[in-house]
Amino acid sequence: MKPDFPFQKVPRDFFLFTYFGIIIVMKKEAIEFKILKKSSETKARTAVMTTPHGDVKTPMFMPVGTLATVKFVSPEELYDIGSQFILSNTYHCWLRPGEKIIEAAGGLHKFMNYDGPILTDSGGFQVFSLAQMRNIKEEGVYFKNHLSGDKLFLSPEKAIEIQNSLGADIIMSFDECPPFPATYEYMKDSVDRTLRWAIRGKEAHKRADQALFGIVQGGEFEDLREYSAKELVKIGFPGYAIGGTSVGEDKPTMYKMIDYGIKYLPEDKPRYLMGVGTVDAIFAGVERGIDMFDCVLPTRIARHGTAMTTLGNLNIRNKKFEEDFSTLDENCDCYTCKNYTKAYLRHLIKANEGLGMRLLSIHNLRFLLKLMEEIRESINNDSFLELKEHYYKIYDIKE
RNA sequence: GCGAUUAUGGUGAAGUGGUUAACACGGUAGAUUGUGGUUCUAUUAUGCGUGGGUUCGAUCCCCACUAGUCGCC
Repeated sequence: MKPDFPFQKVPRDFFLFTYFGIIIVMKKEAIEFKILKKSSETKARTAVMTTPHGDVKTPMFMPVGTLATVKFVSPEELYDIGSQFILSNTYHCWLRPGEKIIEAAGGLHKFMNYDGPILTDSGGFQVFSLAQMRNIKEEGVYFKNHLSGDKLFLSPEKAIEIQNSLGADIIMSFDECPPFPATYEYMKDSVDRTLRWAIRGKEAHKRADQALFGIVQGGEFEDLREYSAKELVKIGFPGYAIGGTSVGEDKPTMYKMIDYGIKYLPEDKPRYLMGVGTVDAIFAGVERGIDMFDCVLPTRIARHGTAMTTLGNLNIRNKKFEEDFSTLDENCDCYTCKNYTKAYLRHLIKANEGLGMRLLSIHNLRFLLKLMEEIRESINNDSFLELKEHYYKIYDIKE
């Protein structure tokens, strides 16, 4: 049973609820993280994360639902394919419909009729990825609305305030996601600023039923990643993300970015690798002790006709599937694979039909979620490396 | 039957007496990482209705034929 929160302002790190009319105050985090098994082969681990909207198993993959929806996929379908967590976005929900509308609806969960745990990204990445004009200052970021061109301002406090209104289970610090490559001098300033923003965000955070995560930055610079991680830990968060990856760097560089920071993060807190969702990077991340992933890739490439399968990626648009009436992936148990043929999916995607995008989105998400199930099982069975080797072979991935 | 007019790839079409025939759609293939349902990249006519002629050289100029469109009887 989810407790109600009678007061807006609750001292952070304290948990308030009423019990037979008496207000009980408890020191408690919004989430708890309990490690179940540590891999004997690697730094991988399995755990259970308790959230206000239920328990989830890690390592996990979180489908992305930027605009309070995983594009084309309903909440019921998300439950069906084994999705545990979804990611939504501060910046996008702020612009439309507006966080106050969502708050008035009873928060994101009620608004979108999704009862599982939700994480909201802070908007820091959108400043990097969407804004043509951005002016990064100590107080925050001035930039243009990518829809209308209006001038906007987002600060650490504002990002937290919006996220408090949205009401996700996990919310993120407002960070700067610097471009790759960036100079050492730029990165040093950026990391420092992001750390100051993390402190300000933590001060501004008002809801004890939401866990605020910090974000490690520092680009590909070892000492900056170390510094960023250590300073964040001093500030203290219930979970830590690794940001600034998948911004154009190559895989070995990405893995270094993880390695440089993760060793300074506490073992007993969840680690979240932001924006990563290729098969190889998921294995590489899990191997290094990552617990959470999110990525737009499976749903985006689905809309453009690429299916992720147990036999590798497959472009359903290809002519060779014109008369192929077999199932997409015979090792998959999803709705799409149980009911539709490649030829039909090809037709739908080529005709730009929404159903095609929907069916491939469901499939790709199921593929990744099932992959995560297999990964958790392999960690528990101490056969993680064997599983990794299996998939690296299929996907023709070199270390 | 007579006159006018047009003929360029799968489609709609630009274009010029002189190396590789514009562009768009479509086709084929690839990309996509804290969302681009509308994106990006590459590739796609050894040939300009058919046959002659003029010319150093013709898809372009000339003639005939064929086919379409419009008009007249």
